Amino acid sequence: MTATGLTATGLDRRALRREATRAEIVSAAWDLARATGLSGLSMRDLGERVGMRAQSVYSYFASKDEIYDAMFRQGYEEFIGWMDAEPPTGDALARARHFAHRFFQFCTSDPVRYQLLFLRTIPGFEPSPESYAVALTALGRMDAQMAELGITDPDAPDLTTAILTGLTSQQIANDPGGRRWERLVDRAAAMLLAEVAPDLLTPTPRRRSRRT
Amino acid sequence: MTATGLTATGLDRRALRREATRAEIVSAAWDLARATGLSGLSMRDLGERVGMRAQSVYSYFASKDEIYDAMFRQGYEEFIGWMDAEPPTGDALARARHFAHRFFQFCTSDPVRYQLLFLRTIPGFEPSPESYAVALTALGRMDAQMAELGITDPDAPDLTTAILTGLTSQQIANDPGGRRWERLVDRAAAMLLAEVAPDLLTPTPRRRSRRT
DNA sequence: GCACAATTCCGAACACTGTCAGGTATTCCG
DNA sequence: CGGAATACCTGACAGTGTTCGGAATTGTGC
Repeated sequence: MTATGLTATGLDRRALRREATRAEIVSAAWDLARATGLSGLSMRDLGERVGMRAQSVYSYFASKDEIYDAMFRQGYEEFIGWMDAEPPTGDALARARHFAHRFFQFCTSDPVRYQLLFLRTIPGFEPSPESYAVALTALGRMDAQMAELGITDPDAPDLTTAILTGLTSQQIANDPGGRRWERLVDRAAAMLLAEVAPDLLTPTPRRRSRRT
Repeated sequence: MTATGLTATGLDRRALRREATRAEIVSAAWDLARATGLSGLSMRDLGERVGMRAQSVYSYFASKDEIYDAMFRQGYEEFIGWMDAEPPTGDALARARHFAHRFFQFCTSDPVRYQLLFLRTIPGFEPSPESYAVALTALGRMDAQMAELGITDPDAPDLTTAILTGLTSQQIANDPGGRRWERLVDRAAAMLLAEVAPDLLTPTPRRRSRRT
């Protein structure tokens, strides 16, 4: 019976099932990557985890890179959601700290996701330049928030990106689970704001530029 | 004839030859890594490059990680040599910039070496914690130079490490061969100095601490 | 000079990886 | 029910790091 009404037709159900399996594979890939590291993810293990052979996974993803890509997309959406979940309050410094800390928390709470999203460390895999740029731009919420803060320094996004990813990488590499570097995020946010928008920090007459 | 005088005995010659081959292997490993990427280095290719089978390489290094380790050590010595080659001159800001730029130049001139030395991105390989810590500490020349600059802020090494590696990674990933991020190293050095040792920058009365 | 010992080096193989080719079983449509 | 599409499998290929066992080379002590 080919239902034309509210119930899904066979083809729709087929597509739905396919999409569900794809999601299940990606989810299993996350679990596996979190357990064994991003480079420890193998197609055979992944297949076993969803109840099929590795070769069958290729019915849903053309290659391992496509799985990485799906993971990247999912991680990126989680990232956006997390960064936008709590609107910042307070003065400029408080808001800068807000985003810096939120980014830091997001990354350190799941190092594998951080590695996939913001470090380019998987041998064959390169996220599409656009999505990567978007992720990096979103990193410091440059577009909206920085403009809203009145920051017009064109180097602000780059500096923010570099400092935050640097601190995060050091935290994950040298003090996983600790709080050694989290404190520094605070100082970094203040430092950065003082550099790219000193007027927002203290209403005193601006000091002479330190640039050469 | 077992010479006891100046000429090398057989055993010595043996050890010397062994050391020479080891050096040749490490050198070939660098060439190969630079050509194909650090993860593209294979034992078979490496063996072929020095005129032997991959299995024979194991007569000189117990594992691939031991080769990485030898590369790490060599790279670290190059790093120290480079950083100490030119003594800094001028005021505090000029000297901070000197080291920041020298580090940046060292890293961007050979991304593979940078990756091996300062990023922990090789799946199985972990440099010994001591050597890694030494490399990171040396990164900003914390021990001698920073003390000489009168910087006593305990967070200074960590912040310097994070900011410089962050900037370098971004340069290499997003603008290889360009000069986009080199400018920012300048600002970062000034920014950092202003944070960890404001007194060295301007002799004006210190502003209130920005820390929470 | 010659036997002994240590050191290279190599061929074969193991367990692993991502991936492709083909065949079979299931599922859905008309 | 027949036909078509999809899902899943077995088998295999080329690559990886690494181990084993034997053969060739080299240096030493007698």
